[in-house]
Amino acid sequence: MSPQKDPTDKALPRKRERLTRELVLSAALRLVDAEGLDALTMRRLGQELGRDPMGLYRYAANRAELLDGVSELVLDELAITPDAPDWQAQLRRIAHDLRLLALRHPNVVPLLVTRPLSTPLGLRPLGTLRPLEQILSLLIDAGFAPADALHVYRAYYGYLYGHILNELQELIVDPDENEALLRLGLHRLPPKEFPRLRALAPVLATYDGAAELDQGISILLSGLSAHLSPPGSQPLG
Amino acid sequence: MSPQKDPTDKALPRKRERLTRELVLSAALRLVDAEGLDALTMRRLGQELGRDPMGLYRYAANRAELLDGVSELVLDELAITPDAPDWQAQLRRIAHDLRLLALRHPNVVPLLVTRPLSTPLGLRPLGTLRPLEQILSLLIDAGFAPADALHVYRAYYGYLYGHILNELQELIVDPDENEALLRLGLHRLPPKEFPRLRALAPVLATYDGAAELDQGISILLSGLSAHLSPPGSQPLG
DNA sequence: ACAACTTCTCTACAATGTAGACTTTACCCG
DNA sequence: CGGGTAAAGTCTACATTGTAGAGAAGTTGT
Repeated sequence: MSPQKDPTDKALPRKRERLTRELVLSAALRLVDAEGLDALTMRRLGQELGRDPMGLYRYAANRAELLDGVSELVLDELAITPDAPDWQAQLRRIAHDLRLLALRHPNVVPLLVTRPLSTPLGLRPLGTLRPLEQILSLLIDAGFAPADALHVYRAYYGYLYGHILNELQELIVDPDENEALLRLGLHRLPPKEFPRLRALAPVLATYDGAAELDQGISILLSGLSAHLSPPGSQPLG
Repeated sequence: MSPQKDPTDKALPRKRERLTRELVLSAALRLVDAEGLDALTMRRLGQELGRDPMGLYRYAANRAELLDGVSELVLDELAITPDAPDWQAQLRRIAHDLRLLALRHPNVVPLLVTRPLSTPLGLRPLGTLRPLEQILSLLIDAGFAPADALHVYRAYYGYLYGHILNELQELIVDPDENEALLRLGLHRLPPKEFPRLRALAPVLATYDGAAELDQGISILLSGLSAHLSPPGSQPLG
């Protein structure tokens, strides 16, 4: 068990490259992606990095901050660039991007949704506020009055998060099963109490999340630009 | 410290009334409402009920099931009765009811949102599926084809949950402060990076959640009945 | 080469969920 | 009644968690 420290070890820093916040956080993210949130303990993460767990406190003051860091890291994957023709197209693209992001990191979604509930807006990690700022900017640049931009943002982001949660919640229990009721575990529900839900099993089992999102966004955007000020005209409150 | 057991104790079951699942769960809910989710530990709950913590396992197999129970209990407060004139009015009322419910139990909202993510649809506590079933029923009765009812439900509930999360996230840090930037803790944000957000501080500080929700619901509902089959006509997929 | 500082490691502790054995209570049937 | 069966409640014990605090090892500037 004794690692027999050789003085020439220093010359070849094989496993002993210096730790950085990014290294720690991305290891944490990898762990969460692979084994879920509960697997992310200080000890386990330390082990994953071949370091003493206590060392991690140099890069995140406590576990909560570690979780915030993971949220931030994930949201950094979301690129909000003013590239599309109009604001509607941009919001639509961002929506799909965020959806894919969520599907790529489903175990992180609870964090994205939950952490802000216990952290007042101004005290959140900057990385998690950046999308908000950028979308506001996008809308204002497109001609919305700032207050209207905020309204649009709220409706848009609200729906978007809601959709993502919905989609992740409609999980397939046993994909190998070919009976829809069984695939979803719905067979357990008392038929008298849940006739509609049970009858919809086949529809539930073939959920096209992207299409559903797209349609919802369409409805919302057209509704919004009707009720609020479209990019050219003047605001309305 | 010895409670001097008197044989006539049975006659006056002062503190020793029998525990029930409802008693346990409502004590748990009270605790969560008052002190947050973290305060809900087995030991603490036992203490609150004047019982040994271990006894609680008779009413909830483990902590996760306890949390599910609390979710269920809260959702039971939501009454979905076919009382309003049309489906749109009903959905609107339910939305406001759920919003108020969330404001009454803000600490439970993370549960409502998070627990279903780790429990496949069919295995959830029945109480949490009942709203889904009832809304489906409401829509189908109103003339929607079942598959369309599901689409409407998804868009509606998605937006609704998103709005609630949004609203709870826009929290006032220090209500006594009269400078909007300070009240929201936004003064911490680097002005160069977050000009829009900072400029919107006054608007953020005066958030009328009910109005915003109502408007969003209007947009969504009118959009939905245009894109899908309105109550009379035939479905469209 | 020494000193100041950062980074890493070890040991230790309080709090948590929960298993398992035991004791007490409630209820039922002869 | 009275004793026996099951339910409800309690106690003790343990593994796992986050993290404080002291110290060792390594790095850097002079």
